[in-house]
Amino acid sequence: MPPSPAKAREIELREETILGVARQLLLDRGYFGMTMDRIAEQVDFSKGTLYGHFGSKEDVLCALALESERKRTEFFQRAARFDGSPRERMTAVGAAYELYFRLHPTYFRSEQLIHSQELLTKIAPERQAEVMQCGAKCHGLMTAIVEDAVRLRQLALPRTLTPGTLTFLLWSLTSGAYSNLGDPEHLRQLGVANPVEAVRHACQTFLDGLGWKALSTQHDYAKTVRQVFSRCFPEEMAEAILMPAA
Amino acid sequence: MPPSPAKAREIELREETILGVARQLLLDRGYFGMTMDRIAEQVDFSKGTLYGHFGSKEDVLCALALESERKRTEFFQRAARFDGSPRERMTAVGAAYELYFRLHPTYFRSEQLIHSQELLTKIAPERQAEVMQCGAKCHGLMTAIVEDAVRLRQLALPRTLTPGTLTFLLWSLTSGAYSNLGDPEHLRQLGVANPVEAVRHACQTFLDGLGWKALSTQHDYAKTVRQVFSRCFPEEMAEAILMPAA
DNA sequence: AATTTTATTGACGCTTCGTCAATCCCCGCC
DNA sequence: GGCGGGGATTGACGAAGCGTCAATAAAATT
Repeated sequence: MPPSPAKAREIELREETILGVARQLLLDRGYFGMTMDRIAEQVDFSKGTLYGHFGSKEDVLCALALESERKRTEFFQRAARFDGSPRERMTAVGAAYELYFRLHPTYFRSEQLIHSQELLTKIAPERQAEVMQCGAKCHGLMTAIVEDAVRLRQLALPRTLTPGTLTFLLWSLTSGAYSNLGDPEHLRQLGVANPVEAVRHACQTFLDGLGWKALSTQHDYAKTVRQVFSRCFPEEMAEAILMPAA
Repeated sequence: MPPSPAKAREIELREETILGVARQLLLDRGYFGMTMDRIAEQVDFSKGTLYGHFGSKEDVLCALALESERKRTEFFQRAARFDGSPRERMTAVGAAYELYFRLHPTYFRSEQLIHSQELLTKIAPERQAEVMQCGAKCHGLMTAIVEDAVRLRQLALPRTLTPGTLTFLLWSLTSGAYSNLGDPEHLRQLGVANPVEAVRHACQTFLDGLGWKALSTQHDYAKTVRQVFSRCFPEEMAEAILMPAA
């Protein structure tokens, strides 16, 4: 009575198919346009089977978010391994976030949806937990870099500022800015020409304000970013160049 | 056949009633719990009449967001009039945002919903435009403060950083952090004890990094914040003290 | 080949949004 | 007071989506 391995494999693969279709629908038609019936229609099996894999529409969305979180976590890990000072490594993580955002806007979108809405109710708990873990992992990666800098006496944190809090702030600035991007034309009217670059600068300025050495007056962090791109993300950069203009 | 003034007044007032009920539902039961039928049930007239005032559920939500934006704009205006240096006035605006966030979490929530989701499709255009205007107004208030500082030579912006962009960054940091608050217990596990205070410090550190005078080493901006609260928002502070613990 | 176990289906129940023909009510007029 | 008319109000209804489950098909076992 155990199902044959071939069948089992097919069932595994189906999950990917579903998520692929769902992601495209989310991109093209938004949250409300991504209906379970439409997904079922585009994969070649029925809604009932769909619900065998995912307990609810929100569960599908959460699975998408989880893929996203995993991708981002992978990007962060690669960046955090950059060979350089803690501040360079933190810069590398920022570059990774930027690249992730540019290459995978759909991923970023599904993350946002999961976090912004109260969709967390009808979700498989283990999936929810895994999403949280990814977030915690990314946070931990960055916090470890801060702690390295403190250990090396390149950064002296004020008493009220914990490493975790500093991470929270950098994270908030970046994700907040990316969330606010919306319509580029509207931004231009507000006098914001290049928000992504602005975020890079703002992070550096903030770290300068904290006195995290080497200060950006003493080190060319723009160069670090270029190095991170070419060393940690060579393939992704090639991909980025070929992408349609953002 | 022109409707009697009494009737007309009643109709006007109804709009407020609807929004009050809607806001409470949004707070208690979330976006999906706020159904048109429930709203109709709690006000004492029917769904049809409801749809005479608001074209769709999203339109109701947008009206809520508009109230919020107006409230925030008013807070910002009062703060921007604070009697002090440009940097003190910018600090005042930050304090106003903080107060707004603390006093009106529901308001903040409806704003977020409007901006985060693709709810903008089925909305009365004039309402949508008004929301945008409020946003632009707040942005303009802050940008004007930056420009004052530049004019007074208390701030020298790098060539690539426009006043509008600086506003965008401060805004992103603050709103991004507030959006990420979510569960305080979870934050504590990440080593974030007092996020709101952390945001205040981060803004100051960022401005220090830009060299906006007077630097926070030369001036006590915590004192400025206290002054702003007591001078610009005396009544709201009394209210805040009486509020249930956040 | 028969039987049991598992996988799949899509019609169905339920909820919600938004509409609209029928109804009500208020007002001036006879 | 009774009547007529026009805007205001209603709630039943159609459409669409989510999630279920009895019925059916497929696969595995004997």
